[in-house]
Amino acid sequence: MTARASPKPKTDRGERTRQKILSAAAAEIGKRGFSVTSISDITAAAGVGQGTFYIYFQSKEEVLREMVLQMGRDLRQHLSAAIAGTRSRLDAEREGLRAFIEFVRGNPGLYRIVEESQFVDETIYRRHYMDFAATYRAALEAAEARGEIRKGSAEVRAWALMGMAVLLGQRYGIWDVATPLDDVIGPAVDLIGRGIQP
Amino acid sequence: MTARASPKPKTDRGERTRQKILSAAAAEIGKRGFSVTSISDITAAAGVGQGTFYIYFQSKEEVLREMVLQMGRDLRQHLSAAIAGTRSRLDAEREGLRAFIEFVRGNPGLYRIVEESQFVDETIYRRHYMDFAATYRAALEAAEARGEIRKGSAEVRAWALMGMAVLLGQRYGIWDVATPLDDVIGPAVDLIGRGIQP
DNA sequence: GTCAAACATGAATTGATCGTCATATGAATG
DNA sequence: CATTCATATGACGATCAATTCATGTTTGAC
Repeated sequence: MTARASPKPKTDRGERTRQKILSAAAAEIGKRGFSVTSISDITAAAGVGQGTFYIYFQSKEEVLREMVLQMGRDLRQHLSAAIAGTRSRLDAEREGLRAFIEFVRGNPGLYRIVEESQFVDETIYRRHYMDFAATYRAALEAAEARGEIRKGSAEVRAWALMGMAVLLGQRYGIWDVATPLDDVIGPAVDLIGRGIQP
Repeated sequence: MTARASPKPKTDRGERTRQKILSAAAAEIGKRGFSVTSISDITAAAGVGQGTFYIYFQSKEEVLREMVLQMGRDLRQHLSAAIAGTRSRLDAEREGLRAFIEFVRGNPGLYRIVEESQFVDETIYRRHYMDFAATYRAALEAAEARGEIRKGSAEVRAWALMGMAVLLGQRYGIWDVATPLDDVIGPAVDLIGRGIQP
């Protein structure tokens, strides 16, 4: 749709201003939503002039793209750290799910931004999920090769398991932050590990 | 937020006009998205004057609410019909999942509208999911009581299974409509029934 | 300390949508 | 065929957000 991104700042001051705008945008959009947040809301929250926005970004959409990428990196790192010490695929599922819901509880705004990006720039949203799916799929295939899990389509499983995490994240990470996570993780991991059949 | 809904039409002509607007809104919003669709886009597509919109609706948001409710009814009916003849909980899962992805494939616009409603009127979106979760949960509890499935939190399971369906619906109902459904349903139902462990 | 490039500003311009309203038409009643 | 209520219209004024730009300030190299 749009052309190339804006050029990077060339001085420290510029970099700082750019970051102020990005932080303010994340806070405002995360709180109130993308479409209702105006550029002047963002610049006001950042404490800069209206025109300053256009020195660093071409549009609100460009800011959103950057935030989705950022959130992908943050989440990836959070999940990697959580899974690092695990000894089996099921343990990885357990710790990954816990870390994901914790991340959502800790960053409800970021989570919301990613979901809303679907309706602003589907390409970036899709890539976000595709990237996670590819990683997830590779992990499942490796576990299958090690004989840790039964044979089965890693692609379908990856999307199914991501879907579980996403909706549980919505339900227990945003709508209800009172339920102890163990009450959620336990039954969910049991479902992942052994299914519902007797 | 807003007060009461607009009064219902009192004549056949009025009812027909209202429906024309609703259909046009579903088509336009489903295709291009809620926030970028203007009321004049809707009235133009419906073939009525701008002011006519306000005879039947107070705002675009009110139209969206109505569409989400409508889609909930449609989907519920579609799923009920699909599950009707099944003989076990796992069969119900299989046919329910198949019916859901089929519904998404057949009504991508409606599906999109529901997801976008989250960012327009969270109350209606949340109710949509809560209602489905309550039904799902009841079905799982009944199956557990019959001894058809292992014991486990029906609430967590319901949300986990809905999440699976939603993301698989996105992946195989909207982004990729070429993969045969059986290639998806099989692995997914295997996961639901027996999990990933050997 | 001078100078050029980078950065910052916010008022003004531009463009678009919302929602209203005065007016007109359709349909049903007696 | 007259009356009345419901429905329909689309131009218009009010509002609001996006983007530009002429002008001013800061930075850092030399």
